[in-house]
Amino acid sequence: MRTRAASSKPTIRDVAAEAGVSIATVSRALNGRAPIASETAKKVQAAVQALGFRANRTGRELRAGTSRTVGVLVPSLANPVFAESVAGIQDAAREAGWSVLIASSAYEAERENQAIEHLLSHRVGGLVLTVADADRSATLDGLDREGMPYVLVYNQPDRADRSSATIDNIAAGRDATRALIAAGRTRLAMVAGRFAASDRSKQRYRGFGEALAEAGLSQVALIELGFDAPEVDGPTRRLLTGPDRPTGLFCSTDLLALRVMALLREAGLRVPDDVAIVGFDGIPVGRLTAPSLATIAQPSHEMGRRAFLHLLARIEGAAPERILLPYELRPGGSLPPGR
Amino acid sequence: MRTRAASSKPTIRDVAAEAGVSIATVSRALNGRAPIASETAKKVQAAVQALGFRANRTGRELRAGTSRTVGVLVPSLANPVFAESVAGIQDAAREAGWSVLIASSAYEAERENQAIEHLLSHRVGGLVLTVADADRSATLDGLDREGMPYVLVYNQPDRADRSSATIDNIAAGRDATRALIAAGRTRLAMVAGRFAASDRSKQRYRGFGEALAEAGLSQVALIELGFDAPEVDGPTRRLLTGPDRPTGLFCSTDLLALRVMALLREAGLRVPDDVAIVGFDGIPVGRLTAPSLATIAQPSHEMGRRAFLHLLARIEGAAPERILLPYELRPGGSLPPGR
DNA sequence: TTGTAGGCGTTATCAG
DNA sequence: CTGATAACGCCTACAA
Repeated sequence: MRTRAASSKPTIRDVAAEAGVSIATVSRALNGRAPIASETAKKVQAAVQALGFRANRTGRELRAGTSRTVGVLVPSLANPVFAESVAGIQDAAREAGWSVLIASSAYEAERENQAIEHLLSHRVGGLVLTVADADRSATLDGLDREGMPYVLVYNQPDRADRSSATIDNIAAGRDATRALIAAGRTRLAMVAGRFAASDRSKQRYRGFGEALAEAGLSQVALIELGFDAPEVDGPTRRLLTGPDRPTGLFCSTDLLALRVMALLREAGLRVPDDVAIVGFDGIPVGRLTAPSLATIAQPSHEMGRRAFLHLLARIEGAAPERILLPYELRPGGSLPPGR
Repeated sequence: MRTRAASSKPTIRDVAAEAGVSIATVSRALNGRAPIASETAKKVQAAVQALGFRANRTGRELRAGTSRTVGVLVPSLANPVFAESVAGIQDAAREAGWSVLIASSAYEAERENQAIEHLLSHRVGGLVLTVADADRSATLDGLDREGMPYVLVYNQPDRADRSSATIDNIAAGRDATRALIAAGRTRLAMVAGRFAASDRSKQRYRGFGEALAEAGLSQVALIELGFDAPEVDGPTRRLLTGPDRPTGLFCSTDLLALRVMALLREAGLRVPDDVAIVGFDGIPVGRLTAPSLATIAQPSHEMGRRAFLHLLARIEGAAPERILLPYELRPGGSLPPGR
């Protein structure tokens, strides 16, 4: 029986020696894929216990050529909506015995690429991601070229060959806007972060425009706030609070909606009396503010969960699928009930 | 020159063949640790480009016996404060060329253990974690036994042998409470989630008690709300809103504080007129509510960052360190200025 | 400066 | 049912 340095971890070889069997038997006993005498299995278990053996995934992965690890890329963990989808991915992964390797893009295309490159170097089994623009993304093109399976979350691609788990952003944008119109608001605008960095925003804007059109309203204003900077520049501020200000706002995310509510409050405007607001995402804090935030509630956790499960299917060879989950217009004090 | 299936990824061997050198040379050229003729280096680079080669970390890790991957364990990603620290860890890890493997415990000791076990099976280089109780944790005992380096975040252990990056929770709890007292509030209570699941809460409670004592106030009420359930039971509700209700509340987290504010509002009480509130964490949304939330602002991102950097040091053999970062009592509308 | 070769821990194949 | 052995991709003595 080989002796080992105390510092180094026991390997399958040590277990074999301890149990008095071959390493092949240990491997089989551990993975339970092959027939094993229950007597032998018991000996192996005992040896595992005695040595505190823990299988080294690295060895397994090298052998297998792939890992039961999913790479996850989100724009930012600071936005609770993304953190929530990661939690969903994580829960599903844990149940399936998979691990989660995480990276974030900070909404930048270059970081997006670097992060993916990094995740791929780990030979992840697949990826779950949220990218800037799902239909034209060099990153995704690269993945397609390599045959690396992935599923998008939040992104809602037009292309049928790109798997996704999301809600219908256009319809949701339309519903949010209709709700504002139903509440009697006619001077409407949409507020987005950085339009260029979010295909979702564009889709929501399209729904916004459609709802305006069907109501015969022509004005389709778009106000960009940017993601990080809490400061809003003068012109933008005037757009929101000046004499021609909108009486209803559809915000592309809840975080933006909360920022806008704070900004309006500072300017002495009242929500919803002066300005009605509908957000998008359904982050939990939206229920706690005063007034509470009316919003399009996405099932973020479930989206992450479903994305992971579909990823497993893709890895097994299933065809791409665009999973559309139900959303809900969650009422809130920021949007008074229809007249 | 060997041919390869198109589906399988190029290895160092393919690069060697393409460049007309040995695999050892390729390895050296890639890692730049050994002297290489610039001519050779160029050939290797060209081959790498031509083949789209990406080094397989699994092979490297197996060989090295360790991975440049940090395991991260947090109670939940749903609380922005933890998500923020993860973002900090991640940023630092990315800069150092490390990867981040993530898991969460859902505030449950058993899950905590399973998650760690899982992370260890990846042969992570070290861990950054937030546990229920840093001074008595079977999980941490196990890590100590194995000599696996780790650094705690948010936890503030008494034991000097456990590395951490945190703020001084006792002092912060004291400062928050002093601020309530300075605002003229004398009937005070502290609100926590699940006390048992958070050593931080206990430390903050201690600071709360100390501030009361030094002001000659005797009542040291503690109100537990639980983490998830948005519903609050009748007795607890009466404690907060009944005739003997506190006029000042110190909440153990901002999320709790926001829940309490909503609850008080429902009950027809005004913040801060009827009840002043100070939270803890400094999550960004706290600035956006009406009234805004006075709180102890922790440098969560920086804490994650520092924790990771200290972990690297620990891995290199540095001694454990309890890093104490500065916090700030951030004023807000929920706490009127002192009389 | 470069090449050869062995082995990291695991699983799968092929014999017994 | 079990054992011996050959990879998986990479790095690093040791030789040249």
